[in-house]
Amino acid sequence: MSNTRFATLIHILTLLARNKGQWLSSDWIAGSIDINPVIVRKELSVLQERGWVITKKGKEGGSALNISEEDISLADIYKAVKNSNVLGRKNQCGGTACPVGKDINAKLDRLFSETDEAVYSALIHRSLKSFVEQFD
Amino acid sequence: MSNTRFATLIHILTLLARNKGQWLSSDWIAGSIDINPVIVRKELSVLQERGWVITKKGKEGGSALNISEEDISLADIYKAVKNSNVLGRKNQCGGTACPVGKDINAKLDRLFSETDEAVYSALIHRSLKSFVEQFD
DNA sequence: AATAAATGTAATAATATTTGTTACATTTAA
DNA sequence: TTAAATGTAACAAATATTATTACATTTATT
Repeated sequence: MSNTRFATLIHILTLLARNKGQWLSSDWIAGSIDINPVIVRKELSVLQERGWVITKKGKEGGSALNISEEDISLADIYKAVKNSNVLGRKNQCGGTACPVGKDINAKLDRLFSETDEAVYSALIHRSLKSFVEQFD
Repeated sequence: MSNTRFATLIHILTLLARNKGQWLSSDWIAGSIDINPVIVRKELSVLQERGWVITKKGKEGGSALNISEEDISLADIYKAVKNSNVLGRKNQCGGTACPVGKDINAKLDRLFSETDEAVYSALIHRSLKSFVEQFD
């Protein structure tokens, strides 16, 4: 993960949480994050798929939070955007004659999974609510 | 981290640990990992800087482990190649008028650091030795 | 009905990161 | 002297990430 998707998602969710009862436009959200509105709309569609956000099309449309802040953990947000293991990728060395090269990826699979789990454990008990409260 | 550097480093170190008393060439190591020898030499220089590996130039040269396997933790290896936070990067939204946009990066800095620490904690008590022993 | 303002999304472009390759100077044992 | 190794710079190729353009569609308002 060396992209900005986690930062973008939590930013969007924080804005929605702090502006309940309003429909926030992707343009306005994009202005706060200082990124392109199309990126915001793409991420909003991810949030919609998970049922965290509801969006209204057309004039006076926009997005709003569709779930309580305490019901989204930071682990949930992380999982929504995670596209690699914490320890990175493996080399493709399964075909080598070397006994280490032949077996190492099986060992790394396990190590990588266990490390990812450590991150989930660190984030599962932290809620979007507690993150948003920092801005009061 | 969506690169293969951790996998490459631990592969190199595993080979060196299992072939003590020999000078392994970067070409031979590269064959086991199935990557380019120049990449191996670059990573070996990282390992040398940390004093984990000693290299002999010239004919009959190569690399060997210069430290006990139990004295290198997987956290050490991770830190040697880590180039981003577990949760990724931040957007550059410090200049926006929005109160969330203005302050969120300070909050994310802390969250990102704490998450990275959780990974270190998961890896600090695991040694290269215990990883290498899996291949016996 | 017309208009304005919003989302949805495909297609493409621009950047940045990561990995691979070539080339060659240097080192050292035989 | 030669062969075989490292060290490293420079460049190329491949991927991944982010930004942009364009436009169809939707919907409230007038």
